[in-house]
Amino acid sequence: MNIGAAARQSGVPAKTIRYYESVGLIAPAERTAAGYRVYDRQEVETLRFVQRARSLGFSVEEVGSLLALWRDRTRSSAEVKALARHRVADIDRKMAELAEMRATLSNLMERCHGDDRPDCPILQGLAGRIAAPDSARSE
Amino acid sequence: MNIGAAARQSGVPAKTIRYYESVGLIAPAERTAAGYRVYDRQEVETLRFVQRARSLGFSVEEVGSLLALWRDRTRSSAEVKALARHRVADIDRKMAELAEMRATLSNLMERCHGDDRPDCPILQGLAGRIAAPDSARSE
DNA sequence: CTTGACCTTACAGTCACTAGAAGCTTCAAT
DNA sequence: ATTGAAGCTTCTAGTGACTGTAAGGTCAAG
Repeated sequence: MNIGAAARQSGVPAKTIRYYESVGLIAPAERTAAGYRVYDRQEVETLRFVQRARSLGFSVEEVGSLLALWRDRTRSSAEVKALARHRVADIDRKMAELAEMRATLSNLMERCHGDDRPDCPILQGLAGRIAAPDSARSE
Repeated sequence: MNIGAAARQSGVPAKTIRYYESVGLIAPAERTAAGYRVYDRQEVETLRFVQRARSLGFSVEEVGSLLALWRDRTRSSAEVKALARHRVADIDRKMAELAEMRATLSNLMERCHGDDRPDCPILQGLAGRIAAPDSARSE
């Protein structure tokens, strides 16, 4: 199986597979006499693993660790769980950040007519002339 | 006022100010005879505006549009509100994505002992041997 | 006159790809 | 046998929004 087929079966684009190889996330593939990369089912499995981990937001480096743990039959599940916990903490941080942005924006938007008039509390807010709503301060 | 003072007063790092100038987000600053950039209060104001808009997640390009609208006394508030609406829609998309990642990860984590035993449902899930929880499918 | 803080430019690195160019290989159809 | 298309190869450069580093010029104080 060459790279295109591996890409279709794993859901990882061929370009990305080459990229993963180049940064050492996956082992260099075998080559045909003509230099084409060759993949077997096991490698496609690995690619799928990588794909799922990436889609859960693990960085390429973290996926490297997960792959190592996956292959290590003697590792403790605690190590894996710790990585997952970090990921969840990251997600929570990002969600909180987004929620705050959203609250500020919504607040500004509510006060903006959104018509032909030039008066716009959104711009005034960005310019610092309106205090951003702060959950600590009573509104 | 040179770039360091402008950076302190606006909250935008000196390096970032130069970067904003280089990409055309802000106008090139005046220079002293020695070539040092010089800033006045108006420019620090602009920098603060940029800072606030960026912290709300507007891209540099969007901030460019916002700046233009800010300076245009004849613009309609509808244009500004439309930009803000896009931003909120983006935020909502990202939050939904993060929520999904989090749900999948938490589910996997709950089943993982997190001790010395090698058995780990998280890795099994990434390997595709456990179906990811799907809100459409009954659990 | 030297020290040290501050400024200048230019280039490289980050992250995780993605696009494009130029050129080989393979395979099926003519 | 030849042609054409699809697929493969490597390499370079671009994305977004900075950040780090190097090598050097400027300025005020002691």
